[in-house]
Amino acid sequence: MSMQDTASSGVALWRLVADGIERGIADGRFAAGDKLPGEMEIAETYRVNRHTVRRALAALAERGIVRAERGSGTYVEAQKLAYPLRSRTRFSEIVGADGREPHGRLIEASDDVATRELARELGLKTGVPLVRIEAIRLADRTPICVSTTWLSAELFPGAGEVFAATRSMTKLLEHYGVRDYRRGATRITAGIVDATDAARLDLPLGRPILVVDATDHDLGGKPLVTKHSRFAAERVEFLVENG
Amino acid sequence: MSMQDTASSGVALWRLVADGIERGIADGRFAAGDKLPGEMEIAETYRVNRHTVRRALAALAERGIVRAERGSGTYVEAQKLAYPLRSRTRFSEIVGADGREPHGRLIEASDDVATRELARELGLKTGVPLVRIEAIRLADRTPICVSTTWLSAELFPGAGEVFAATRSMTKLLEHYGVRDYRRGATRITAGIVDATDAARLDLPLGRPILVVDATDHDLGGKPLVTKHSRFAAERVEFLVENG
DNA sequence: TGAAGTTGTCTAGTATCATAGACAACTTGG
DNA sequence: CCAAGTTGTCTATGATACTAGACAACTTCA
Repeated sequence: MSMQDTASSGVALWRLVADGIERGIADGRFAAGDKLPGEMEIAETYRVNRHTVRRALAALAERGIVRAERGSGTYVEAQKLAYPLRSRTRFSEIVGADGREPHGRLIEASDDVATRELARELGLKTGVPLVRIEAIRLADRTPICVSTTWLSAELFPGAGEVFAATRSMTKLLEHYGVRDYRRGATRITAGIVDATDAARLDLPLGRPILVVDATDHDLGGKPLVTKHSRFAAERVEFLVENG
Repeated sequence: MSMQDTASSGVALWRLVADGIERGIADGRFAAGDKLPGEMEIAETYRVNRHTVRRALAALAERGIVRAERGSGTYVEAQKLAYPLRSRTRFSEIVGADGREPHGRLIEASDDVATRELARELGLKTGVPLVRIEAIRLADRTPICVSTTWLSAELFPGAGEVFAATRSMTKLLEHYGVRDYRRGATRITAGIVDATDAARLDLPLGRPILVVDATDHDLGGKPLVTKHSRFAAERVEFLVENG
């Protein structure tokens, strides 16, 4: 598998090795805390120079997926954030339960108008004014997801400023007198990160993302906000309860 | 978007450009026969050197997706094989209808035993002996798909040899007295080509494939063969009739 | 016929990719 | 402590990748 005898595919060899190792971690061949095979052994299995393996491991280490210990071995860090999808999930609680510090940051708040899709989700009419909030959420200092959130501009005037101050959707809703809310139907898909989200999530290009579309309702079932979230697939795992 | 100022992702820049153009062709932004924008214009949209664009176009041209005409422009070739999914479809007929010459080649025939899945599909019991046929199908000289086919070793003794001689599943079944058959339920998924299939299909690594699982039945509804086929996604489009 | 626009080809320079070998620094287990 | 095994670092070489500029060859259209 050298670059001389094979027609180049435009994908670097070290990237193929890194992807292979990462897949091994993702599908459980290597568990968190496990010691990976030695660099020489990896080089042999992929039929590649040891330096190429080191390049791959360095890329994984920089992303916090593995950790090298000199003289001992390379170990799997990769503790994905377990993200249960229940009707009442709060990002801060999930991250806190993982022993990490949740953070939120406003990227941009702007005025928008409801497309037919958004209006349907929010129980409003097409074309009514909305507030669009682009935000990022982190666990400790690791970006977990970027979300685009839409709210009615009439029901939540000045929502952008409130979110910038509170940095929490829960607190934003409290500010407007909403004391509790539930997550409605959730749609999960997957895709490849685009350049904008890659920069925000601190992800290399070409990485997979989990895309979650959901609408939160108050206890009476009235739609409050609808969200389009993109999660770094390598940093979370969604847990769906059966039944 | 240079390689100097951006952290390298392990994916060559020309590959990103080529993928972008190919996606544009796939989703209809550029139709077959259309003239692509000039190399300079493409270079500007991707913020890349013209030579990098040429590299991307050369890769697409080598795969037969575009064709450059000096002094005039670069045009979309990309005539995907239209592959209707009806209950009675024969590869040779489909390719012939496209004005191309169908071919088949045996890669390998071997003995196998029925897993529970295979047994269920074939209406047999788990563990009964099967014949597994790995074959490739081409239109003119272009590989279209590789298929793994399983048949009962009892009902079709020596099926591997027969296929090697006839190179056609239809003729193989005729040899055992089956005069007509129908395709049953078909499952279509997508994935990324693995190294083995990439070599067989003459595809670069990282390319998408269409995976089709189907079982053929005789006119009485009795299962005959079950197939697991991997199509080069860039060379076919499946046509499903509504109703 | 001529100008504008297109692809094709050449040279050149810098950075990255991959291979190869050697040795240092460190950890682990006997 | 020692030997074996591991990661870290260094030098070196050749092939690719990307950028840059210039000009040739060709097509199209007025």
